[in-house]
Amino acid sequence: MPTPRLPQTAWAVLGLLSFPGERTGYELKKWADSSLRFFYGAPAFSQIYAELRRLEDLGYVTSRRSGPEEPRAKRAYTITEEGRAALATWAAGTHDPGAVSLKHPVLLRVWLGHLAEPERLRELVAEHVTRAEDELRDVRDALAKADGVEAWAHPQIALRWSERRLVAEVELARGMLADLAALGPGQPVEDSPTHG
Amino acid sequence: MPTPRLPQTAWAVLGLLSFPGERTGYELKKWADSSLRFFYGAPAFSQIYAELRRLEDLGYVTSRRSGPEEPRAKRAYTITEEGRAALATWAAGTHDPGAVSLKHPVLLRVWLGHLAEPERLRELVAEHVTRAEDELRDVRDALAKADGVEAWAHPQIALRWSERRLVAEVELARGMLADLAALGPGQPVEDSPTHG
DNA sequence: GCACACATGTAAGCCGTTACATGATTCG
DNA sequence: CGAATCATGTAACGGCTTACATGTGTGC
Repeated sequence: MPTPRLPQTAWAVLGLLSFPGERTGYELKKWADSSLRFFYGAPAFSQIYAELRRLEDLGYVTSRRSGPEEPRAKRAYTITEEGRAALATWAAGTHDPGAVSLKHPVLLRVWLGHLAEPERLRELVAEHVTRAEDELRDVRDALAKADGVEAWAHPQIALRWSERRLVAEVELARGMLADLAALGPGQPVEDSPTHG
Repeated sequence: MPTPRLPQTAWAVLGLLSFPGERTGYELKKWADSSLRFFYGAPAFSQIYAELRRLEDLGYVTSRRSGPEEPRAKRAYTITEEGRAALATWAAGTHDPGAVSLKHPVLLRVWLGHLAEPERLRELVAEHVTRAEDELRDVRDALAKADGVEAWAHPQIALRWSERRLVAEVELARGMLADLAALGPGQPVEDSPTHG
């Protein structure tokens, strides 16, 4: 059977399981929130559970209900040989990986800046800077935790990329703030253009 | 009637119409491909047409079939006063604009680098650099076309942001390439971990 | 005459989110 | 004992893409 076409998110979830150890869906979500999230977004709980079921149907993962020894009824997943092989095939795939998708609501608003109060616009961008700095702290925390673990060499590279990316995001926003300021402090809001 | 909740894409399409002039769905798509695309992605034709219908139902745009004077049966849209007001309300909205969504397939693969040939991985990133440079050329073309048009001050700022962002994207990818190289040229692919 | 750009749509379907429901365990 | 965290799901829905269908006008 050839490797089936799956959404990237499915490979991402399988990828989370490609690192040593078994994990529950819940743990996978936490993990995604502190790694995947920075460069690919983190799927919702419900989707992770759904993907896990699909991956199990495909034979790419197996699950084990916690026995009587463990408290709580949880289900831990492990990648199978087939899963690892399929993932490797996908990763080596000669097809192009698909376009980067960027949806930046702040830019959307700046782009339509002629409709907003200049002051409000600057506020929006400034808030964005704050959020980016928060994320930067998160990514640095994640990086600190991954530090020194040899098995995580590649995740570390991805995190370092994310760190630099967030630094750039902050710089970019600051540059935009300067551009906005350069429009002139008294840049008026475009009024209803009825009869000029 | 309060401003209804609409997907950002709807506001984006309405936003395209907030600049002077009437436009067909087809033209809107072309426009989106050379502006919106760089920071928000460009919706498919079919979605643009769908949004236009929705906006017309809401009374935010009006449409005009080309009369007998014009060739081709096309439909040109114009924003209404209500549309402009709703868009301004949305733009000024005090609610947070929503999270930046970034989905980076190349990073996903780097993150799972332990499954791939190092050589293949570097190739992937190098291709990404090329694509980013192509996009950079596109954004610079768009910038050149927008140059000097006063009505496009804000779109220009968005494009300048996009330009810098793509420059950063290239730098980021180059940095990652260096990180990958630093792993050592002979970094082996993880083999099936059956019996250690 | 044929290909290509213009121009508009329909239909199907997956992806992914939000909201909701449920219950166990731990900690103060 | 109540709140928070752990843990797993279902249901509904919306967004968006892909593939398909159709027809006109332009240029080689």
